[in-house]
Amino acid sequence: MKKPVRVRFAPSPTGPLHIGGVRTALFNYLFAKKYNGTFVLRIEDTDQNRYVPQAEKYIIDALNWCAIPFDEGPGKDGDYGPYRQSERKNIYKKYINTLLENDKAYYAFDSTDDLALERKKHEEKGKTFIYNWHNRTKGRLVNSLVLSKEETKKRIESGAPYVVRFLMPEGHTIALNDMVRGKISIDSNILDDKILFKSDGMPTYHLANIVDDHLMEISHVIRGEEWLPSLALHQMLYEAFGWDAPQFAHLPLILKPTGKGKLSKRDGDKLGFPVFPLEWKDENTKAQGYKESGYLPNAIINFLAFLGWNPGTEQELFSLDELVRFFDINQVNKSGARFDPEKIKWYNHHYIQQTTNEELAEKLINEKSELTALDRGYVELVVGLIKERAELVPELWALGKYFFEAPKGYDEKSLNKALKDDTKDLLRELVLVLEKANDESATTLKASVSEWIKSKGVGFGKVMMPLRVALVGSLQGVDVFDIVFCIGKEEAIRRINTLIQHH
RNA sequence: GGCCCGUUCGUCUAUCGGCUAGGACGCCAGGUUUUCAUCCUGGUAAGAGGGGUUCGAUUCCCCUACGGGCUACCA
Repeated sequence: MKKPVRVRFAPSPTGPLHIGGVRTALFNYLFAKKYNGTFVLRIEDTDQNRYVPQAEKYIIDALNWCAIPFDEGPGKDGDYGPYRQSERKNIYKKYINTLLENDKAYYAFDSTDDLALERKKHEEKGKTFIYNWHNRTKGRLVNSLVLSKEETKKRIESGAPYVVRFLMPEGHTIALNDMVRGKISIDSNILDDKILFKSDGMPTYHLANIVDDHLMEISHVIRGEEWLPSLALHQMLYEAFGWDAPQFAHLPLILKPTGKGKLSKRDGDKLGFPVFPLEWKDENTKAQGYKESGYLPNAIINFLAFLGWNPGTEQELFSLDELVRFFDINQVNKSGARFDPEKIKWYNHHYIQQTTNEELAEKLINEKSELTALDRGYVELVVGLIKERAELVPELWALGKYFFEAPKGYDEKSLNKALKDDTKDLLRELVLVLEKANDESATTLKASVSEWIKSKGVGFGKVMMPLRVALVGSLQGVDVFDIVFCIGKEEAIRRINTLIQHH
């Protein structure tokens, strides 16, 4: 019988979740949904020093906003809780003891300074210090392997700080399998006796991770490539416990758009695009978010899905449901992908077109309180006219401002281009034409004005350009007659008269 | 330094031994729009280098170079 699919996203609440984390969460989500499995959120808060209180809420809000919600996690209890590692301390204690009893782990009393010194000494000799069979019982290291049972017991009881280290076996070739990378083999001799239990009574990532994945019956571990070097250790831990290991998949990293290295939390403000799904504020920092910058969740998801994966066809636009259907972990790439802020904008433009005018009008009104009093149908009409020009939601206002208020000034360049000697006379006549024009629709308006222009025998540009400047303030914007129709011919006439006076 | 992973247009990528190397973003040009943008059409541009294996290598193997990750009582 095949085990049900259960995957987890396991961030550490040290700050806002960054876009790479969202991608990891997304791939876990897609994998879970594809196989009717469960997507678990586990908060890995074993580092008390780096803990940031608002971070957990941020992570949850961000996943929900991105539309990749978890099935089990803090606040959504399944049968595997608690889902915060800080609340599972006793569990880890129990399992570390099993390891200790079975001689798979041992106590170590070396101080941080001692170890630093040891590393330095090795370095001076051009060697690398590895805390493992090379020297765990030699040299100056102090642990329960060199101390007598009594001495060890005495030290612990006297309250001396200690850690528990994994006894990495010597001379093993560890064969690993990864769903993305295939077979990997590692020589255990170069692996160190990693600390599993810290002197503050908390487990390290490695221990907590393995114990929880086992207890939570995680079937597939999908995580970032930065964990690949730890995979051998994790495999050895599963063996030490006598547990079946889950299947692993290590995702390629997301790299900076330019320059070197992986995309980091600090890149956002430096490079001028968000790296966080939602805005983040604390005492000393403020970082912009995709949501607040006017990106749509489906654009982010579609873009992120294509960073390291693609369906093998030429289709580039996928809804979340389609992604679930087509996603295949075996088709994930091995190499890191540079983040491209231009392409995510292109996706966003596309998804703005997919968004209904009602929804967009809602967003616009939320941003511009002065629109609240207006007829909603009117705002929707305007949004329908301008949305094809918007890459980001907040651009809607700048793009459609002239539908709501007369221009407060005129663009110099446009003025020079549009205004000729006879413009004033033409505009005066145009006002008369508009007064009599049929304003049932933009089309009827256009018919009336076109007829007049033709009968006048002047070029269209001579009328249309100044008219546009009068209405918009510059040579920009949607079809002139759409504008006249929307704002109404009375308002249009007012704006034309304003320009005549100005001229 | 050590260990691990990777390497196709500027960027994201397709190709699972037969390639005139395909698509998308960007960029450039033309068209539509009597504006600007959208949109449409076209163009630009790639297999890191060297050895093998093979009738044939972008594809398989090795070496070098380059890139990335890890190397904490952080995750």
